[in-house]
Amino acid sequence: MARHAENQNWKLVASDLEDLIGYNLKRAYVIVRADFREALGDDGMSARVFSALSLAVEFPNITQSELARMMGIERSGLVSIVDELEQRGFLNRVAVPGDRRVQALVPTQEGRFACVEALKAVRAHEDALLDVMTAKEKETLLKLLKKIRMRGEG
Amino acid sequence: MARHAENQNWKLVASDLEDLIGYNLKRAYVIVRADFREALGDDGMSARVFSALSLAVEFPNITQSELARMMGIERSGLVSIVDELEQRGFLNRVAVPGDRRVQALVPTQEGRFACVEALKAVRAHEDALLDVMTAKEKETLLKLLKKIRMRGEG
DNA sequence: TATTGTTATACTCTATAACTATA
DNA sequence: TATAGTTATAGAGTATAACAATA
Repeated sequence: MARHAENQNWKLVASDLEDLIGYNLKRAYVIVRADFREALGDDGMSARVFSALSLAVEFPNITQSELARMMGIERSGLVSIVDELEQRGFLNRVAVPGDRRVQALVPTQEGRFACVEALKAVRAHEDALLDVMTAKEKETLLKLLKKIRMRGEG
Repeated sequence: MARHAENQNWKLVASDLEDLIGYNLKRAYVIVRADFREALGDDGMSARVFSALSLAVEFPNITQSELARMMGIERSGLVSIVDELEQRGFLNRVAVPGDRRVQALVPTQEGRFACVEALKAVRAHEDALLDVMTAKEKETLLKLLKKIRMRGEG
């Protein structure tokens, strides 16, 4: 059976995948994700660990619950991430006087340094990957992605 | 310790996550993915199953290896996807005369119908989610995402 | 030798539910 | 009752490596 099917339904489908924002978003994300991994190397931080470290550096003394909320994941999922960051010596869980339930995440000097170095590497890789785009285009892309985020993250 | 740390490293980090294309891509993708799942309901197809069906409908008689290549995943990963589509009655594995290794993927009438219906639902949801963007902006976003894809899928 | 489909296996990311210790 | 951190567990999604059948 060739493309001239009995009904015309296939016409509504043909290549319409290519017009979906979601499909293109995923395909592009997969590429940038692979680039990210290459940037930080085989024993480098994963994207989520790097994100957690970045936010912990940006907001020192943040709690795990706050950080999870900020990252859009569950509290429970953050435990292993913080475990890894602590094992790498990039931050410490520190008791907070006044509320013995919470533990503040305090980045170490080494953690701040590693964060900056990782960011440099990721930026360099991203710049190389996206050298087909102009600065203006990248800015536009960022703006549009943030528009989607604003819609979904409220 | 407040933000005026001993060194100025934090300044290079603060909120720089927000300027990375990769980070924004992922955050936006997570939102659109959740929207997709909602569009197709609890017992609906997953994104990858829907993608496979769409491509099988668009390219009838495609082989699994070709489809996997097209989707950017491994052959082995496609087996369970095609299993599910066959169980749902959306396509059939059909022997190909001339090469007994390959099995052509032939969508059923029901499969083509389901594909169109799913696409309508996904489109409607995507339109509602992205109603904060103009048609022009969506077009621009698609163009820029495809630019990244061209770079990585080249 | 190379390719197609397949199985087995493992790893990453994430969610849910329940637990503990606090509040 | 509610919250913070934790554990156990399960489910997607994907990759790698090997295999049998076929080319």
